[in-house]
Amino acid sequence: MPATIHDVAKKAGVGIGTVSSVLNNSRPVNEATRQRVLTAITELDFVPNPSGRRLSMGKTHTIGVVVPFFTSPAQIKRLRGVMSVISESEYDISLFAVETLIQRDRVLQTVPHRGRIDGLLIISIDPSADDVHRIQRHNIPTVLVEAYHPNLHSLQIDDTSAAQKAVDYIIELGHRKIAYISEYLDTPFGVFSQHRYQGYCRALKAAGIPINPAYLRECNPEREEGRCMALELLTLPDPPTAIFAYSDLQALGALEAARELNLTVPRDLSVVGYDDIDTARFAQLTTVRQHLFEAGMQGVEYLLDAIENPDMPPVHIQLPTELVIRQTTAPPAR
Amino acid sequence: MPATIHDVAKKAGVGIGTVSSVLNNSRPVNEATRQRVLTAITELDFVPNPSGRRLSMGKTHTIGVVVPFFTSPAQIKRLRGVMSVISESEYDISLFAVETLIQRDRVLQTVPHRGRIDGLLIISIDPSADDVHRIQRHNIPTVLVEAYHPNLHSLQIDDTSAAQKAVDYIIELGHRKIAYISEYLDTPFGVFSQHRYQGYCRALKAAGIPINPAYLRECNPEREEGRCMALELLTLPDPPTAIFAYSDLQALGALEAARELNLTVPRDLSVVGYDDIDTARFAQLTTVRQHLFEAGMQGVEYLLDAIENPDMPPVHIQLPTELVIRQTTAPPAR
DNA sequence: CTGTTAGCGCATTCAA
DNA sequence: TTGAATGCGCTAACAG
Repeated sequence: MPATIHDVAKKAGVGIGTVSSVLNNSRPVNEATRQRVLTAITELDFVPNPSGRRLSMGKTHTIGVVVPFFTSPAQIKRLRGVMSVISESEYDISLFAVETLIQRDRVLQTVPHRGRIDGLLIISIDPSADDVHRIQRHNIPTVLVEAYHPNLHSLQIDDTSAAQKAVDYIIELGHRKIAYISEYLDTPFGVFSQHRYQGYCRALKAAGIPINPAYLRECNPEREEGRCMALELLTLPDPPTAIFAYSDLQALGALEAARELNLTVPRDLSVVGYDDIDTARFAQLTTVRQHLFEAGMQGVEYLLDAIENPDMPPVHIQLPTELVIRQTTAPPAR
Repeated sequence: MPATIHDVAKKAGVGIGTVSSVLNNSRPVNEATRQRVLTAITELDFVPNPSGRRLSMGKTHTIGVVVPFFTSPAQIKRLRGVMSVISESEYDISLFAVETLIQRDRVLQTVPHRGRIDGLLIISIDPSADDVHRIQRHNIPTVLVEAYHPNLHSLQIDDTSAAQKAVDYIIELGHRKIAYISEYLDTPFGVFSQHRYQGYCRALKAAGIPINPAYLRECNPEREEGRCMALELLTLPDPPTAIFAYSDLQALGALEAARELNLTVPRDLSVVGYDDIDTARFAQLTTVRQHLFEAGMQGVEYLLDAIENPDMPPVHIQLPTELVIRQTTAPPAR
């Protein structure tokens, strides 16, 4: 039904090779015939069938992007970065949102294949040994964003020291009773939650503050769950005076909990988040800023490089973070 | 380099037709041979090349999604709805984020072609006559979400009456000086902004309140721009006592502006937003809720229907909205 | 400068 | 129940 290259050729009175040539500038074409072809293309509203082109060239012109927690503002901001450079490139993007372990495995099993994608961007998922094995066997250029494996290109922040610095700051303020609302520490997607928790522990240890297990909570990085955990924390017999959260969303939930309990922030409670999403600024939240948009951008840029240049040895980039001090932190009241 | 159906066939000692049969259950296969094929597939880590399959079947198994303002929370929420049903389907998704007019035109020109996609979901863009013409000529199943054209399936809310109800409520509260922070009224993507503005005008007219041009501002639906517009409005010689905004983001900006001016909300200023994004709840913002996630879901569901059933006459669905009253609205102070 | 042909990987006839 | 042959739309190599 749709026009093919043959239709164009016939209409322009030329062979398909010539049409292909003007389409791709792959060889010189007489200006007059070029014009004939061009008008035929316009009249037929012809667009080359990508499947045909892909099959013929052995190149898909699409890159796969695998993202968990598609819902989260932080991921969206990374994705925006991704899209901003993809839009300007000759590549299409195929988006795989994985919410469950099953999906994760299925996607990582079926997507990294030649003929399916030219490159793979994996965000916030530490690939398993099997996954990496497959990726390497199929020789798929791959970049990990906010994840790590020695054999693959990766971009990530130093979660441990970023978290440590945040907690250092809370301690400097004079707090001793500091709770941590974590992502599940054994999440199957990656190990950042452990890194951030380590940073928390290190800061406490360095200050000689014992780690109180009652001050640790694990939940999904969402506002509502953060709120519940904060409610638990703040109604403890000996409640914390500060809460550090794995994500801004959880920190926002903590702010909500404080409000419900008629606690004034930062007088009665200090709260520190992580990510610096847009809402963090609105909520005046002190938080660890990571450059999400840039991470997405750079991720694709490296990927496009890696596609051009398949034998590049793995590059591991460390992205900067900053503690952004706003209105939700202060010395403890007492 | 990657395994093909021929490799599998050779390894299993069968013909490619047999491999294809077990792959697609397209015809009965002897159980023993089936097993041989299956093990060959596993050992080779074979996954069918989608381009080959597409070319052969004349079906791409992918649907295109065109979205402007990819950054906006409202769009993301719709996209989440889209992804949630796509993930469970046999379709891949190809995402086209358009931020500029150029991109919009290019995408709408090159994407709606057989062999490229099986169906098209267009969000928040009113297609031009040309676009619709092309879509129909190429016979591409298409669903419009938050947009409208008589010839294409569409899902949308009644923007005019939703906006009118919101402003009615503000008037009932006793306000007379009601400003409106609009999206650009001549945005080339669609006409909702005009609809909402009409709703605003109608409510005012019905209450016998003259429309004050000084109380109208146009800007992009973003927080920072909303903040600037609100700042202008609130420093007017005769400032409004209530602000209605085209989007929650702009309303959030208005809240910020009020804070900067030491205005207490809702005592000194009432603010009403539109969308009910997640942050709206956090900010206790009174707003017009539309069911974004569901709109995305239903959009794809209709699209999948339309793909199965290409001759279905255009369906036009009206989605409900609700005014959610929270803490940013009250009678005017005086 | 241009027309013709082979082949990309697959599903699907048609024979056997 | 299965193998071999055809064609999907295209690019690139080949021949003129």
